[in-house]
Amino acid sequence: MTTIYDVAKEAGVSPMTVSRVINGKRGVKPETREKVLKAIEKLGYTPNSLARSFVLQKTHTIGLIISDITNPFFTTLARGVEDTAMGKNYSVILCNTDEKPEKEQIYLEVLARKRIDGILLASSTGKKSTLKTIFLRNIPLVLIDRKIEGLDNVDVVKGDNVFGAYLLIKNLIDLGHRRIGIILGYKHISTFYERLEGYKKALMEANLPIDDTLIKFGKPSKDSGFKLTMELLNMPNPPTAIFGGNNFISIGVMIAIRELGLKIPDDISLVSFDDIEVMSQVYPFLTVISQPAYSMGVIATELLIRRIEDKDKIKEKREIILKPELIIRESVRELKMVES
Amino acid sequence: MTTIYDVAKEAGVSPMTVSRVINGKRGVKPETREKVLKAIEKLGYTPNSLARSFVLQKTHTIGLIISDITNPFFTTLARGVEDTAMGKNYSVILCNTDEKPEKEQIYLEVLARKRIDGILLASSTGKKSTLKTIFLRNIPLVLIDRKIEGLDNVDVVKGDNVFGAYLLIKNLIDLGHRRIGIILGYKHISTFYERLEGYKKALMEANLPIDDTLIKFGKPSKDSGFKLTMELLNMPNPPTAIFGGNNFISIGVMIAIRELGLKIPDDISLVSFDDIEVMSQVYPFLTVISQPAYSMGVIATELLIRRIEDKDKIKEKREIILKPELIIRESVRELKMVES
DNA sequence: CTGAAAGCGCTAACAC
DNA sequence: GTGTTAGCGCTTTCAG
Repeated sequence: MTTIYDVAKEAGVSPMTVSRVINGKRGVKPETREKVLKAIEKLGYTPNSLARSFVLQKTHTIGLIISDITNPFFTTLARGVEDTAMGKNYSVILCNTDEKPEKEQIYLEVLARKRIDGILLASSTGKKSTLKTIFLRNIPLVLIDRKIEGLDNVDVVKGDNVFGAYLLIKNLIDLGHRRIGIILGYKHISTFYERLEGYKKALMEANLPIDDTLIKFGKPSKDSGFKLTMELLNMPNPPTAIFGGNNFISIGVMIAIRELGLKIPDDISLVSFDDIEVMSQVYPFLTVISQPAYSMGVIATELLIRRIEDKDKIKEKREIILKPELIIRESVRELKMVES
Repeated sequence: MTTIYDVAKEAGVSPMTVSRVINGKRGVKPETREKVLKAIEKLGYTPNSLARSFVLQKTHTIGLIISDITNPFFTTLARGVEDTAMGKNYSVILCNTDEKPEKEQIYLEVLARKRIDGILLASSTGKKSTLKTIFLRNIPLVLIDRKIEGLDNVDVVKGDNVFGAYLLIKNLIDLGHRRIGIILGYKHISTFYERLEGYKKALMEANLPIDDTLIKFGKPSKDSGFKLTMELLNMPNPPTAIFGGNNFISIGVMIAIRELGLKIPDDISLVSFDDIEVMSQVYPFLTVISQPAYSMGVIATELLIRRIEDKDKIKEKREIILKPELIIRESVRELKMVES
């Protein structure tokens, strides 16, 4: 393989000069630069960034760990990360954990070994023990979308789940709903327990009772949403409205409702945390909380890179909370005076 | 940073022994291995795969270049790639080109510099000139989903676009449609010109004329699909059916149709290449060609890794064509005897 | 079963 | 403006 030495010999200069040319450092005579460039071209030389990273102890690569590459929320976020990283000359290694803690663990280890410069993590473990290696090695870390319980000395960029859920439920209550089912993903993931918190907050504020049988935890998937909706709607005293805990869950809810021969919003109302991309474009009828996923990716990446390059004046860890947007459409029916 | 030397010192052995332990090589006395393991644990040592890759000239990493990370087709494919790669102990660097040739060029260069072991490419250039560096360096390459014109000595794993489009159009013709509009993405991308080929084939077989005003090229996006549908339906003699060239285009078509106050299939029929995930689950009404995206990822990755590890008996380049599936639903209306 | 020496390709730090 | 030296952390080869 052609190395910097081959180029040096060809150009009749020292390897160091070649290095300078490659890296666009100043202090090389134009004619010398020309000679080197010509040699590079002639030999078809491609710099070895492995070697470079090795000596510089800097890979110019960040790792992005998400829990579901199939989810538009995360891919939109990933685009924000990618665009920003590329703009600052960083590469991104995208890792998909499929919500499996073991995969997250493996990726964290792999990334640490690869000596990436920093990590963006949407954790599917929700536990800090997974991060042992990262802390040990002092790898810059920014949590994204999901925070980790009991971990406060780490940067976080996330949505306001409590407030978003609160808005959604308040809207339902204002329209007369009293029994509202909520279908969530994993109990240990912050997005979900925070959304539950917002749900409870809205109910309590309206002096409505919190009925545990209306609260369902499962997986953040279509199938789980489907199954739990069936459970809710087969109760003796079913809810008049359902809150889908994320986009995929809401899809499952919709399928279940259709399968039961019911109509939204005539028979049952539905609100969702996270918009359902395609649906909202073709049939914009679902009332949702929409989060700025792309911006979330951009902001987290900017923060991470500032940390990596130590350009951040503020040393304290930051928690950046992005405001969600309530989009009212037509999936909620107004209920007339229902006994409470 | 802790190195293999620190561990060696701590354990009272040579670096070489530590290396053997880390890599699970046999020929180390169990007690020695224990000592080393203990030292690793104590010092919190994480092997540096940068250094390892550097000497081994092998990164155990492959690059996956796709044109739209937002498209479920590609993310599903990416999952297939990822799962397979991880199973064989390879990491994946996912690169999103946004259909921009410049980005593809940059990524190719970055990946070559990073000395990744192989590349999976869904090209958005459609030109082989972009691949100069790759060929020069003899980096194993597998084209995925899209082939490149005039490039025959490279492995390809793709769907049968001609046949898929043919099936879709034949179905329309059989149901009485004579004027069928087709909305495609870029002209220079194989998926699209092949789908056009299938379209023409079906028409010719039925002795129907090919009307160029019914053939629209644009971008593989919702907005482009929308715009071109408007053009088609505002023609003096509009088509009775539209063929959406990919999932995103078809979404645009649907929006345009709705915006014109028309109904599918009553006023206009629609078929799509690629299913529209969410829609098909919630409202399964669109007749589509569905491709095995996940399998495509799996197969391409297996092929690539076999090439990398040179385990492939067959030296000739392969073109693997995956069969698409026609899913007939309710977006096509049967037309009674229309004059041809 | 274990170790010593050399080198992978590059750059920082210092000479000239 | 340019070159020399040394070393980043690891593994291969060969000796013991």
